[in-house]
Amino acid sequence: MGRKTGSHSEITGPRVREAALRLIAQHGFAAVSMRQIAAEVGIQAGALYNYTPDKQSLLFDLMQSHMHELLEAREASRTRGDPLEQLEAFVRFHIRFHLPRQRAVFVSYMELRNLAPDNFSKIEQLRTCYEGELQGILDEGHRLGDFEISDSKITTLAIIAMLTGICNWYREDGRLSAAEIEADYWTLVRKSVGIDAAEPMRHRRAV
Amino acid sequence: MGRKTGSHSEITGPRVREAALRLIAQHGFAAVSMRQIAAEVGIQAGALYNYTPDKQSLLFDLMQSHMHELLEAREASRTRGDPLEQLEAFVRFHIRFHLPRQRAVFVSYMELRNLAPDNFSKIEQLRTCYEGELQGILDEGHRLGDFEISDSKITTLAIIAMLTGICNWYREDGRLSAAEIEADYWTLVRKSVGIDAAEPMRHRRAV
DNA sequence: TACGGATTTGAACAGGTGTTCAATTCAGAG
DNA sequence: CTCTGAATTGAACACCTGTTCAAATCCGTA
Repeated sequence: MGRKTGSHSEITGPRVREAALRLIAQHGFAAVSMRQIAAEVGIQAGALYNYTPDKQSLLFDLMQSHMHELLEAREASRTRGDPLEQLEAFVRFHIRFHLPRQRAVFVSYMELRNLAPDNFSKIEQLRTCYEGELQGILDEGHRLGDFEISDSKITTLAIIAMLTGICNWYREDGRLSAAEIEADYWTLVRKSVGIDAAEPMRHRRAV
Repeated sequence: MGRKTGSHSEITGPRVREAALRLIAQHGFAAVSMRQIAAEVGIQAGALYNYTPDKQSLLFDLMQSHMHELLEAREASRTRGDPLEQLEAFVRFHIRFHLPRQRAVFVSYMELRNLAPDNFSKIEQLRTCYEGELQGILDEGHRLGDFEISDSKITTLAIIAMLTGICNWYREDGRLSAAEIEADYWTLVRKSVGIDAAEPMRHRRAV
């Protein structure tokens, strides 16, 4: 017993987070034990506590990192342009960011209820912040008469649910490439907020 | 100890399922113990085994019941009509069925990974069956030229994800009534499959 | 080569897990 | 009122849970 040869926190730390993300995505937070995570990394359970104060913080850190990465990537990929261009950029960004991160997305959505109240609030706030990006585009598009939208909040949630749902079935070796999926979903979104010849709508203000 | 006064399986049985559904929706299957469920019902853990052979079967029964109810209700609400009418009927049915069942929906989506492989296959099959209802409408609408759809499988998944997502935020005392939500989502769906003046699409056949 | 800090072990803690079952009590039919 | 079967208890089983910590070992520096 004692320190193992070749052990370094810069190596073990990321491996702990990767193992935790993988196992939690697969079995769920509550179903995964610290001993399982440790075994995956090849250490004893006690050593995990060099990398997280407790199990709850481990989950929170994974989710917070994911949300921060998301917001930073969105920030970096912001573009100028009319609302339609911005909407397209948002849709394509969302898909490109989420598809390679299916496990993190899974965990960030499914394990919300396993967060302590304080941690839940923080994650929820980050999520709201991201949704605000899309809602801002929709509002602006509606203001300029480019979009036809009955309720920008509902439309925001509908679009995000639709896009994020891709993570539940996409497989890298599946029938469709990421580019095809991107194109199809952009078409769906574009049409759903487009000017509708069939039946004009009236706008409802958010309360 | 011994049998309690007023105890009947027709009463306790449903109470067990209700308690289990509520607790699992709130905390997750793995995080809920048989003793917690029993306490919720007001009995000892051992008595639960009069109503389920084991914890896994309890989860599976909840999910299977939900899916069977869904398919039966859909069957009963089928209507004749052109694809657009049938699509509207499906969208409105989906929302009306799911909104009062948020907990069951939650459990049926989140706890899939806690099902034993055999049970998972059965639930997945029921889900596929339900998705087939929508895909059938979309295919028929495309065949008749009523809808403009690039990929009926993708469009099916997109629409269902969008609609089911409502369960994640809808509250009975919220800003919007179920009827308003129904109207808004129907508009979104109708436009997304409608003939698109802005940019014609080409159809891709499923493989 | 010697030393201090980083890293891990392995045992221990108090409590919780799903499940079983003999004993017990109640409900309802005859 | 009796008797059978349904319903429940409460204890027990073997095992797993998150977390702590002294002891042991290794790494990098001096």
